[in-house]
Amino acid sequence: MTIEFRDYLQTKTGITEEQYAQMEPLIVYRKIAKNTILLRQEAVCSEVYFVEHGLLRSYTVDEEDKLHVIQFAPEESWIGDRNSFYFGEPALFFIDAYEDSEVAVLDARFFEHINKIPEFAGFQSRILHNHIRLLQIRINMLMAASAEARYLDFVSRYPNLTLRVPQWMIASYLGITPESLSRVRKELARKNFRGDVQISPP
Amino acid sequence: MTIEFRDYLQTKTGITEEQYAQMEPLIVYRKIAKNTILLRQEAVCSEVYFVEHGLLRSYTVDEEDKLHVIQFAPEESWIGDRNSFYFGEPALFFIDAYEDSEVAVLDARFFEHINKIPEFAGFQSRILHNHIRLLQIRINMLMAASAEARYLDFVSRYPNLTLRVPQWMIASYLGITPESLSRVRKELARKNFRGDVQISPP
DNA sequence: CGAGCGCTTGATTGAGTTCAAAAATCGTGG
DNA sequence: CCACGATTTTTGAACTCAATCAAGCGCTCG
Repeated sequence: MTIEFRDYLQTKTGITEEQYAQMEPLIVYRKIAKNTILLRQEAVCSEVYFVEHGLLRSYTVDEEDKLHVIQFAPEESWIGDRNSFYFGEPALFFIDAYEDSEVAVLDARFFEHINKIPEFAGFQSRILHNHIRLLQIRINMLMAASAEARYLDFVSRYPNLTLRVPQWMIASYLGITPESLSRVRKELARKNFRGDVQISPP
Repeated sequence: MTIEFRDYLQTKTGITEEQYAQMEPLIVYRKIAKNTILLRQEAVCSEVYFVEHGLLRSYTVDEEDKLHVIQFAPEESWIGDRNSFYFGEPALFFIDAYEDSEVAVLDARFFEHINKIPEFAGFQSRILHNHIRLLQIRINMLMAASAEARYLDFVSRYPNLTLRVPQWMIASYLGITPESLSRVRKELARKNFRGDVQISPP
């Protein structure tokens, strides 16, 4: 379940012990208490996080103070405002911890360092492409899929999250209201769909 | 208006004449006739395009055969399914030419080549980050903004496109119907908003 | 136990869709 | 240059999906 950043690097890049030792000073391992805000909208993002354990999330707050969940980052995933981090622009969203978490904190120095190491050629690129992949899928979903289809996609993509985050937050991620999600689920139950938890008919 | 890929590389990377000459064989300059399809959904994307002149676009077609415009790529922009290109997965969208266009066609060999040149360190990264930036902004818009706000954002972001593509296609990009966009515009006119073209009151 | 939070349900509202048709615009060939 | 057909845009009316507003229920935690 939990994966350490070190092991992650090892399996993804085949880095050696001593190479890791060299970059260790550039990595900060940090425990994040639930509800801690790591990045504020409009601030500049100077760190990117790799989640070893727990759950971070990002969200925007619109003019009407409504919260929209952009991304969930459970264990073994990355989160950060890449745009702000790279271009120094104001962040488009908040990042905070929804569960007590343990993360590896990486800053610009870390990425500069790894870009000089041959084994890491393509590692950054891979992360960025994967990020693009997720964003692209998200856009497709938002544009082309109904509330029900988006929910089904969500549960298949992140089955364990349905148990870890409240329904209103999943609704927010899907771009619908909690009430609507409740009704979508009711309808799915009627149609005999089984998600993670499901009440059997009498 | 038109920018050549060569000049683009020059200004972005400070590449020398001879460095350009070295990579020239890896670049294909190609004229694309209007309506030519460059990538089909579900196919694997093996090329990325830099638009020198003209207008490409990408779009998905959903289960109900509805078309959703994902991206417009006018001169000096990039287009391609990065996910498919990098991971070899089936493409999430079509790419075609909406106007007769001139593009630089770049394949994996090109990117491998430039990654070995010091002046290009960070060039790829910059392109990818910029792509992420656009996707992220798009997601924020789709999640948090009304049809009217999305349209206003569009005209300010791509003022000249409002003259080059039909309204129904902009509507598709915004995720609304042409009828809705027509009404949004009518309402904006009533409120005295001036886009690119606007009829003065009598 | 009671206050607060999350989930559900019902009633109502509303933004945007659908369907249909008219009006405006564009393109092309005579 | 004009005419004609095709495409695009606009308008109207009915409708739909999801949002909003408003209770009510159940659970947990202080």
